[in-house]
Amino acid sequence: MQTERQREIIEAAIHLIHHKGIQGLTIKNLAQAIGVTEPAVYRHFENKIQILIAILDVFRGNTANIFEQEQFRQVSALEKITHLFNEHFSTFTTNPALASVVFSEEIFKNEPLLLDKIMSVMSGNMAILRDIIQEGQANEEIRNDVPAEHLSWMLMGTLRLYIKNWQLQQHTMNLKSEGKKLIHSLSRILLP
Amino acid sequence: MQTERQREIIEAAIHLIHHKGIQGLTIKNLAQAIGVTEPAVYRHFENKIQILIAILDVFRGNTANIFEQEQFRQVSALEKITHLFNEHFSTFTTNPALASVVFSEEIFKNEPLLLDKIMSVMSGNMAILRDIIQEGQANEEIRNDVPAEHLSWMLMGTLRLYIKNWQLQQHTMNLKSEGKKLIHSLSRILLP
Amino acid sequence: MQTERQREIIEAAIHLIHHKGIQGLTIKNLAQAIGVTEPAVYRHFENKIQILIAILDVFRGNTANIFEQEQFRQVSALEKITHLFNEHFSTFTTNPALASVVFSEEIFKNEPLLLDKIMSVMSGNMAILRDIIQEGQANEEIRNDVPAEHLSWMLMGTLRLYIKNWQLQQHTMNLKSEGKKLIHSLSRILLP
Amino acid sequence: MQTERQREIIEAAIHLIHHKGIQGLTIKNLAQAIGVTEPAVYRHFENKIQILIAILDVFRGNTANIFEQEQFRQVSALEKITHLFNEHFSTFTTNPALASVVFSEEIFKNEPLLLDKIMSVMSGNMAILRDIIQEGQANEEIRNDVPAEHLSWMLMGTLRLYIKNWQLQQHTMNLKSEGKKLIHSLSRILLP
DNA sequence: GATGAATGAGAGTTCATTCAT
DNA sequence: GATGAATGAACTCTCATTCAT
Repeated sequence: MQTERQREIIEAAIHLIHHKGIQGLTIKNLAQAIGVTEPAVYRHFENKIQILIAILDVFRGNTANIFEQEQFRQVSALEKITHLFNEHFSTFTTNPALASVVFSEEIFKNEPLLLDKIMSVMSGNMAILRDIIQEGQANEEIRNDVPAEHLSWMLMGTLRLYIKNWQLQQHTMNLKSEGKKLIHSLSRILLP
Repeated sequence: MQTERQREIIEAAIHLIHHKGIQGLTIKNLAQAIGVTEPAVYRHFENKIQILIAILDVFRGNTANIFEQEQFRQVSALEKITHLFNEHFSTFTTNPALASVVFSEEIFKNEPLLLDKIMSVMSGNMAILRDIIQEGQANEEIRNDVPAEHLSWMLMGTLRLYIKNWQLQQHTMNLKSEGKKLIHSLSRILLP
Repeated sequence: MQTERQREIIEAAIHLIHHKGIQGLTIKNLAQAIGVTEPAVYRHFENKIQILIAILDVFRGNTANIFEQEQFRQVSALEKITHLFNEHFSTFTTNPALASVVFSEEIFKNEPLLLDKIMSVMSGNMAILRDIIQEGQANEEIRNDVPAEHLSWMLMGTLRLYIKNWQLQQHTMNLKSEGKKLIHSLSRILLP
Repeated sequence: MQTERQREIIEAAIHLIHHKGIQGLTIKNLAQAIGVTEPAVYRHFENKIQILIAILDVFRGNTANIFEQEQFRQVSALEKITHLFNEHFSTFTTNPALASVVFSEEIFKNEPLLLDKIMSVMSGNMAILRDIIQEGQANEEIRNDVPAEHLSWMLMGTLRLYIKNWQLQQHTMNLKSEGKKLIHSLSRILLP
C-alpha cells in the first residue's frame, strides 16, 4: 500500500530519471520536485534504494502485468502478441518517462538487491512470452522451424530497441502508429 | 593517436564501468586502477568526459568497424549478417567489459556531446545493416514481404537483448556457441 | 533579509579577506572560522560567489548609504562632504576589515557578475558626490573654475589612497584624527 | 640582468594579470602563453614569487623612474607634475596591462616580501612627489595654505582612481586626452 | 633549455543521510 | 509530517612544484 506522497515521490523520481538520467535522481532534486525539503523524503522512504525498488514495482505493475493479463486471454497467440505490443506502445506514449526506466537495467546495476529484482521481472516476462509462442506453435499458428526461445528473444529485443530508438529521437516519431506497422511485420515473420 | 597510458586508462575505465557501473567510474578509482594519483590522470585526458569520448571511440573502432568491413565483402547478404553476429559474439566474449558500455546509452545521457556521438554511431550501424538487408532482398536472398527497416530493427534488437541477457547472467552461458544457434534461427527467419 | 548564520559567514569572510587576502577566503577557512564543516556553509549560501555578492551588499549598506544619507541633508555642500569623509574614517576605524574589501576591485575582477555590481556601486557613489559638489558650486560655496567631475575624482581618489595607505601601514596611524586634518585641507581646496 | 626568456615570462605574466586577474596568473597559463611546458618556466625563475618580484621591478623601472627623472629636471614644479601625469597616462595607454598591476597592492598582500617591496616603491614615489610640491611651495608656485603631504595624497589619489576607472571602463575612454583636462584642473587647484 | 610524467595539497561542490525541533 | 542545520564521504579538478630524461 502506498501513500499519496509515496506515489508522488515515485512519479517525480521516474520523471527525473527520464529527463536527467539516473545521475539526476538525487534526494535534493526529488525533494525540490515535490516541493518539500530533503529530510521530508525520508519520512516516506527509508532511503534512496527503497525508492528505486518502488519504481521497479511500478514497472512490474505497469508492464509485467501487461504480459500476465495477456497470458490467459482466450484469443490466438498472435493476437495476444499483437495486443501485448500495442499495449506497450500505448503505455509508453502515455508515460514516456516510464520507458526511460523500464529498459535501463544499467541504472540498477549497483545494488544487488535491485539487480535481482529487475532480472526476475525480466525473465518472468520472457517466460510468459515464450509460453505464448509455444502455445502458438502447438496450434500451428506460429512457425515451428525456430525454437520458441529464439522467437521470444527476437520479439522482446525488437520491442526494446524500437522503444529505445524512439527515446533517443526524443519522441519525435509516432510510436503508436509506426509501431503498428512494425507489429504487422513481426506477425508475418512469426507465421508458419 | 593514443599513448600507452591513454590506452591503459581507457581499458581501466571500461573495466570499472563493467564491474561497478558508470557510478564506479571515478577519477579516484581510475587513478588507483592504473597505480597513479588522481591528478596524474589529467595529464592524459583533459577531463572525465574526454575519457568517456575515448571509450566511445574504442566502441566505434571495435564495433562499428565490424559493420563497415562486412558491408563490402563479396559474399551473400546472409553470410555477411552471420559473420557480423559471430564477430560481435566473439568480440564480447574476449572483452566482456566492452559489452557493458556498448549497449548502455543511458550512461551517456547526461552529456549532450556524448549522446550525439553514440546516436550517430548507432544510426550509422543501423543504416549499414539495412543496406545489407536491402541488397539481400534485391538478390531474392532475403524475404521481401517485410521492409528492410523492420528486419534491421529485429536483427539489431535481438543481438542487443541477447548480449544484455548474457551480461545479466554474468557470462555463465557460452555466448559464442549459444549465439551460433540463435544466428541459425535468425537466418531461417530472413529466408524468403 | 539575512539569517544570523549568514551574517556570521559574511563577517568571517570579510575578516579572512582582511587578514589573508582574497586567496585566504576559502570555504574551508570560512567553515573553520564559524566552527562548522565545509558543506554546512552551502546551507547558507548557494556558492562562493553569492558570499562575495553578500559582502558587496554589506559594502553598499555600510558605505554607499553614507553617501545617500548625505545627499539629502539640509546642510551646506562642504558640510556634507566633511561629514561624509568623517563617516568613512569612522566606519573603517571600527571595522578595518571592511576597508580591505571595499577598495579592492581587483578581488572581484574574475566574476563579471561581481565586477558589474562593484562598478555600479562605485559609479553611483561618484554620481552622488558629483551632485553634492555641483550643488555647492551653484551656491557659490565651492569653486567654479574646475568641473565638478574633476573635483569628485579628486575627493574620492584622495579618500581611497589615504585609506589604502593606512592599511599598508597596518593601522598604526590614527585614521580618524589624522583624517580630520586631511579633510580640512581638502575643504580649503574646494573653496572658491 | 634578465634573459630574453625572463623578459618574455614577465610580459606574459603582466598580460595574464591584466586579463584574468591575479588568479589567472598560474604557471600553466604562463607556460602556455609563452609556448613552453610548465617545468620550463622553472628554468628561468626559481618559483612564482620570484616572477612577481620581477614584475614589481618592471613596475619600479617603468613607473618609479618617471618620478625620479622628474625630480631633477630644471623646470617649474607645476611643469614637473604636469609632465609626470602625462607620462603616466602615456605609459598606461601604451601598456594597459601594466596599469592593472601597478595600482593593485592587494595582489601582493600574501607574500610579506612582496608587500615590503611595493610599499617601499610607493612611499618612495610619494616622497618624490611631496618634494616636488614642497619645492613649488618654496617658489610660491604652489599654494602654501595646505601641507605638501596632503597635496601629494590628493594628486596621487586622483591619478590612481582615474586610471582605475579607465580600467573598469575597459579603456573605452581616451586616457591621454581626457587626462590632459584633468591635469589642467589639478594644476589650477595647486595654484596659490 | 626543455619535456613528460608525476605528486601532495587543496580548491569548490554535491551526495545521502541524521537529528533536534 | 515537515523543517533547518549539520555532517562524513566523495566528487572533479587545479595548483605549484619536482625529477628523470
